[in-house]
Amino acid sequence: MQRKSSITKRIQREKLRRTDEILQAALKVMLAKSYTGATMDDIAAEAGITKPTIYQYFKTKDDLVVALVEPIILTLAEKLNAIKTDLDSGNYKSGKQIVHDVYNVYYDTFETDPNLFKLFNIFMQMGIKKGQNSTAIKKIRDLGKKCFVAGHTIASTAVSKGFFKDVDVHNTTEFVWGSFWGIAQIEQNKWGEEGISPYLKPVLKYGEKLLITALVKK
Amino acid sequence: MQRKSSITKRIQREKLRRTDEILQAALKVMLAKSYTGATMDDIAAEAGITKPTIYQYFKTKDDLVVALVEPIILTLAEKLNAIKTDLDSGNYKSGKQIVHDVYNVYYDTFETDPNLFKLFNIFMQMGIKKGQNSTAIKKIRDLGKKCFVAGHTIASTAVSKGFFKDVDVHNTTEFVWGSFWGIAQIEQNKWGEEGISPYLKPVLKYGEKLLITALVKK
DNA sequence: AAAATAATTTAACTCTCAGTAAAATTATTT
DNA sequence: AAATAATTTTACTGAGAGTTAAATTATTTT
Repeated sequence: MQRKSSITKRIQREKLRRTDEILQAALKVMLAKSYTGATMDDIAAEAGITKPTIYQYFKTKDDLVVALVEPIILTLAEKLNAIKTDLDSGNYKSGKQIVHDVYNVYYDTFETDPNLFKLFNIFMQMGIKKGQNSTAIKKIRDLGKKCFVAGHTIASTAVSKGFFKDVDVHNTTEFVWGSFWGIAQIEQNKWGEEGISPYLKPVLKYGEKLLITALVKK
Repeated sequence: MQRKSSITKRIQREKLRRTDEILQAALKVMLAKSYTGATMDDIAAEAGITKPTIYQYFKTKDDLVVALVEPIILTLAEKLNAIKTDLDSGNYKSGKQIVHDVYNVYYDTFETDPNLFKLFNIFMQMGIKKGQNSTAIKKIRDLGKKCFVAGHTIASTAVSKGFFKDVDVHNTTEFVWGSFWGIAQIEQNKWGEEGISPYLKPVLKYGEKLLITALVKK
């Protein structure tokens, strides 16, 4: 019995390893060829297996992308929630610091893993493709909502604590997230394939300053 | 000879009419089913012809989308250039008015033709799909650049004329366009298929106010 | 006005890719 | 060692973008 359970564990480990191998391969191929350009056969070849094996682990190509993007957005939401916790326990001394940290969460996540750029774009691409069907898209929308809620809570608390001017919280949240998202998009688009646009960070830094000027109570 | 040229004209008119019929059909089908969902056969059926006829008028599906989006972005660039001309001839009395008009160009264009929402998204979708190949994407990038240049010129003049604070012009331009773009994207994405998000306009209005606070010299 | 020619449109393909079914292989249990 | 279960692969299907060559329609020439 003890032996049996250890074998079960090994099997599960193997399964996870295989899943991970597929994800790594998918990441590599998709970054090189983008979503539409990366065929399931390409990904399988990169992973040293064949296509149907992938379908053993992921129901559709979309699910594969979601599995790739999910942890990154989740991390983002967690980091935002951490700020919220800090804010609640009175660890912030200024509104400026709050804006700075929120913006930092965004561009840190992106800078740490530049792949996020492309993956985010890919996720966008999917969101448009089909009607609202597809669990993959619903999953991504939910993750997006998580981030939005976290941002909303931060802004709301910052206003009630007197760090921010008495702004509309919903609009503020939308604007911060939207501006970040849009800038990332257009920079990525202008810069094309290779690497990160050198303008991304300056523009975001600039946006941060702009928001501080407009938002923070002096 | 006079007769011949009038016949030639009629032929060209017919050709234009057919081109237009195809574009109308493509617009209708793509708005209903989005880019990937709309097949060339669908579009042909909607136009009352068959697929190869479309290929007589458009080289690829991408070219078809570009033909759809092109006039709208072009109009946007023209409207921005009009502001620039006004600014040059001293028709503006305040920086606030400039920001207002620029933002207005954006959401007016979008509000006048809600289809723009989806088409813009579709264009985005294409930009990501392939490597830099494809003349379609180059064309769209050029159009985007036109808008950027117009915005840049406006900001630059506004600074030198003392309407705006001494901000970084490049960053300002990127930020304005990026925030507009990103907000439009996320609203569209959250709202899904049917119509325009009721939040879009308020969020953009809010962004405008925010920018005025941060940008305009008092 | 009829035949010849040119342009347009279409039926019937090809090719690529996501996804699947069933056979073959490998691992596990009896 | 045989039987059974799980995994992987070979060989498909189906859908959609784009093409080819034949059929149709319009235009020009005689």
